[in-house]
Amino acid sequence: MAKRHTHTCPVAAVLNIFGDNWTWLIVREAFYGATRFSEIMRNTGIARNVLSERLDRLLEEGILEREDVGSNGTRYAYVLTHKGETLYPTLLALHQWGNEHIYGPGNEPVLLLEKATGQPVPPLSPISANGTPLSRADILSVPGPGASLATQRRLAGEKS
Amino acid sequence: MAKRHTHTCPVAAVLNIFGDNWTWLIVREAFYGATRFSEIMRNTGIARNVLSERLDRLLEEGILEREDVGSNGTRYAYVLTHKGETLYPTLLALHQWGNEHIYGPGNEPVLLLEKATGQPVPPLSPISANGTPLSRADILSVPGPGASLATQRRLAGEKS
DNA sequence: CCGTAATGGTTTTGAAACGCAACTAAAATA
DNA sequence: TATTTTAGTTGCGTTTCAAAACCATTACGG
Repeated sequence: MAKRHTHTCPVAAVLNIFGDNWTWLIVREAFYGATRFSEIMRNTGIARNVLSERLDRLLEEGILEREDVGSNGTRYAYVLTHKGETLYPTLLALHQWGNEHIYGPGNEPVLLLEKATGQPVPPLSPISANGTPLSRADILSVPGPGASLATQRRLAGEKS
Repeated sequence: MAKRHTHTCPVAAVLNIFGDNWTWLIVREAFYGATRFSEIMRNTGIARNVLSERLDRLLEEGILEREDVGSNGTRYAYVLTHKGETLYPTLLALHQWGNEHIYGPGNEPVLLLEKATGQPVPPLSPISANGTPLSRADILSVPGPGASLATQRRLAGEKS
């Protein structure tokens, strides 16, 4: 999977890693606690060669790391790094959106509950620094320190 | 892009729509206010035929809708539906993760600021129904009403 | 030690998707 | 009526994907 997006955009950058059918599922497996090559294979249905390549990429990106737990055969455990763990809110957002807008209330395959109370986890929503909820209209996208000229022009509202 | 994932999993279901290099970028464009075919093409670099197919899919999924705004030539405007707008937190999560973990502080191409205060939008984080922050360890994935047998066995901790 | 099984890959090969360029269609404008 | 603009479709060569077969390393049983 060659890097395709060259624009300086954080979303495009994420897609250079996660812009395929499988990588999110591998990360989901990692969060579910699956650590072994064959375990991930069984749970996702991904082909061996594709899984091999994706794991390599996730290792390179520092999202997973590999530990040798050799017992029978060559055995490795793939576990989330800190960087990998920070994907949790993003995965949660995908999960919640799928539950709500693909399956719909009453048909969710997997529910997310608070361990303490058993209540459903409320939908992720941006919150202001002072604690109030933010809507889309309250948030502004502005060029950051790493913005390319194209990005700067883009966000200034120019159409080409 | 044929549907690939058949497991009853909300993440897999989302990937059936968004599991490619482009669809998220098209949605990003919609949130940035781009509505026209050629506008999206310019801003993303996607090929015409691929864009055409993705737009059709997003229309089918009810994420975008097409309005005829005919002025010169055949002109359409692609705009987010309500369902499409609900993708905002997910897109935000991707954006924030990319800023933080790919570019890093001080190199963000696009910052997200609160319009009212100019302060950066804090990282998305799950919040309990009673307002307290939830960590990954506080959240449980359990089979929902739409869970398949495989999903039920899976979440019960069995490894095959 | 030697055969066998289990794990974790690589290689090979046909199918699908992508990316580019050329072509078409429809409507407003000149 | 000819031209321009927009929004596609078609054709074709290249890349990527998916499935299956094949290899390599380690442990264990005898």
